[in-house]
Amino acid sequence: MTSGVLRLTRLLSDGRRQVIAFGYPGDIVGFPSANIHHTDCEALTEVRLQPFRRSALESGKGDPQLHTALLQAALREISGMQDHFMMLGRKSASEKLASFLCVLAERVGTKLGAYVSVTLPMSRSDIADFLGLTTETVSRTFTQLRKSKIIAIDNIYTIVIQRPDALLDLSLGDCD
Amino acid sequence: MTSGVLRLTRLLSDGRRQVIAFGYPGDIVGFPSANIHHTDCEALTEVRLQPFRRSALESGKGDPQLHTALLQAALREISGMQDHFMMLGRKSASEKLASFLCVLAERVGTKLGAYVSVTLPMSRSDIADFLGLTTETVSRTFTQLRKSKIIAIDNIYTIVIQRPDALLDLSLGDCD
DNA sequence: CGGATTCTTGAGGCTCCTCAACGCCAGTGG
DNA sequence: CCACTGGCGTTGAGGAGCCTCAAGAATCCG
Repeated sequence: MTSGVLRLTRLLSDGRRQVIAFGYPGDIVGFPSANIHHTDCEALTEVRLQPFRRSALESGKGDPQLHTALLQAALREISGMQDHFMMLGRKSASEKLASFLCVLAERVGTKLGAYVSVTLPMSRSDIADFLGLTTETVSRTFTQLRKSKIIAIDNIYTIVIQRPDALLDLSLGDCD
Repeated sequence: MTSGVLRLTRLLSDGRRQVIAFGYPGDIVGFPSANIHHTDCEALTEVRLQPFRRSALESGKGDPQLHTALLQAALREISGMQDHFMMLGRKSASEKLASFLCVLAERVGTKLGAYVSVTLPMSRSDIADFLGLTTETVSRTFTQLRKSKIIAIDNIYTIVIQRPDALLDLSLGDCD
């Protein structure tokens, strides 16, 4: 994709939802598996996409350079997903939110001197379903980070990271 | 890999561990990303591997059929990881263990009439770190499934699934 | 301004974790 | 053969963290 933000989700039959990933420019989304997609994809903003023919994936006949690029993208995807596993399985609520903000700051943050500003095009419940929490817990954890002066909440969709180092430490579980 | 069982793990600096996956015959493991592996890999049994040159991945020069096979493997990997996300983020302890046993039964279970037998080459703490639980909770959940006659524990490493349908329902959260 | 939706905050409860003890089993050495 | 030891699994009691339910604040939009 070339611009915008996507949300990839999966549903359980009783309505529980897991946000698999948020797609940002440069990401490649919609990897098929056995020709079946179990994953829903929705746009959070206006999105511009670059389509690929599926046949280019399934046979070796396509452009070998494209083929290599796709494989590289898939490998990057796997590595990122492994970080996500660690987050979902073993981190506390504040560590999860800190990790989320750090990754976003790294990818799409804008520097403001020592501070970093991050725009969140997704709702609190999207964040909750990404981190394996509830919206209430996400909200409370934002408040907690704000009260400890690590972040400031400019408006609901704009977070200013005031102490990036502290946020990073928190995300890695290096402190209490 | 062609035989045996592998365990792929990641560590946090304070010792918290997440088991990313268990590798079974037919799996391809060790996908590199930016030439760095953050993931540890250990053998749980005797393992036989089929090595590939990394250069075959990074350039388009290798055998295009191999290339396609690797990409397909990567895509299957991604799909499986997405299921794992749902499990880590949104399922209860018993749903997690049920999901785990179902996947294992599907892949390496042996049929015993209406029952299915599964061998677990990994320890309870490996299972716990895979599911995002503690060993105590895994143990208690095994006991709970045993008491509700869904499984029987032949010995510590051999589980007999007595009601595969009930286990599947539980794993999908279709019941309480 | 009114209504709907989302976010925040609070109170209480439940699931799972922590800490601890005990049982089981294999290996070791007397 | 049996006592000792260490590792792993199980079980119990108690507590912490997050969830559920509910109400109030903020934001969006017609």
